[in-house]
Amino acid sequence: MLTLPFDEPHMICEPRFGANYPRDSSPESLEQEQRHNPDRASSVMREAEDDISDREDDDRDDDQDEDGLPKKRGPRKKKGKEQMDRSKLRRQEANARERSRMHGLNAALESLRRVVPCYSKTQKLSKIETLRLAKNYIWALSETLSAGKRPDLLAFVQTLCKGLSQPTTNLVAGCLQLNARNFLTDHNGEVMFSGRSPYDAMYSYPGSDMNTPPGHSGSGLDSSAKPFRHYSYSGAYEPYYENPSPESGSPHFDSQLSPPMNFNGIFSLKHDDPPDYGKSSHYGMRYCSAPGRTALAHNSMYRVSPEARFPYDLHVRSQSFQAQGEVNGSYHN
DNA sequence: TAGGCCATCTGGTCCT
DNA sequence: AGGACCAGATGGCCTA
Repeated sequence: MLTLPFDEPHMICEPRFGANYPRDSSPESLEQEQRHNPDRASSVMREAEDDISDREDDDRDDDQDEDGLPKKRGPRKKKGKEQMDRSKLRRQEANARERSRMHGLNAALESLRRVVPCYSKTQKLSKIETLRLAKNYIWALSETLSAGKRPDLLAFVQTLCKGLSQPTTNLVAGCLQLNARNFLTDHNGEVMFSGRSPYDAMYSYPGSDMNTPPGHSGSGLDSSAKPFRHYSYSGAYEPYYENPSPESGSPHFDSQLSPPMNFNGIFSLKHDDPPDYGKSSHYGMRYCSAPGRTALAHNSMYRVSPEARFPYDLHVRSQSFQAQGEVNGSYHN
């Protein structure tokens, strides 16, 4: 059960997930900690103060008893002090374990953030929203799979945003190039739709004059599929095309944000390469890399050709998705 | 400034 | 006994 060898002091001081747990509580190190991590530093200072007060208490205890009389010294008292020290040490060890555990939890949550349909390094989803969105995403994908036919995009997106806060809904809408005004969540968490078809917005690529649609590279997803429509629709949220390239007119992706890309008529937005994916997931349907990155989990259904221009040149790795052509064809018409 | 989010500490409980 | 897990408390940071 022991996850950290606390009998090794350096391990106590260096939790696995990067907390700057200081090696000592000296004033210098605390001052440094205060600059880099004031939160942590304050707690460390509290610990240090506790240690000091404990020492003072111990000194008092060593000098006097409750009545102020000179204290009896001997093994019994020494044992009590040892027990106190031991208790304090155990508490500190427990704190370190708890920190480490929470860091692990946060790391897992971060990996989850990377695989839900809206990921941004700069505008992170909160923990609770990440969990909600992940749940909705799983649910929406399950519904799509169980239906075995062309998914209803509106329903998909609605499911995705169900129960999310308005800011998160806005963020998701931004990721999907949807106009959030057309995609409102009421107070009950029910998603309301008004305005134009989300399909339109879904295939909107502002700043791009692509003739070749996302997911089509010539040897692409479905040779019968027609090109994507190109809308110059400008919704309220266009976070990924902040600096269109003046030469090419092609979109410039903020490397801090997830560019949208299309998959099977469902959006798929990605991402950095999540380290854990592609190793085992047979249905890795999403990973596309940012420009200059080498892409895609090995077992992903798609891979990106080396000369492919992100994020549009995708190649079907196998015929593993039967409805793909139908879906693409339908949506692209 | 209030509220949301977060990291951390802490004590309790359960389990091995 | 000791580790994992959990929830409450606390304080810092950030934003509307």
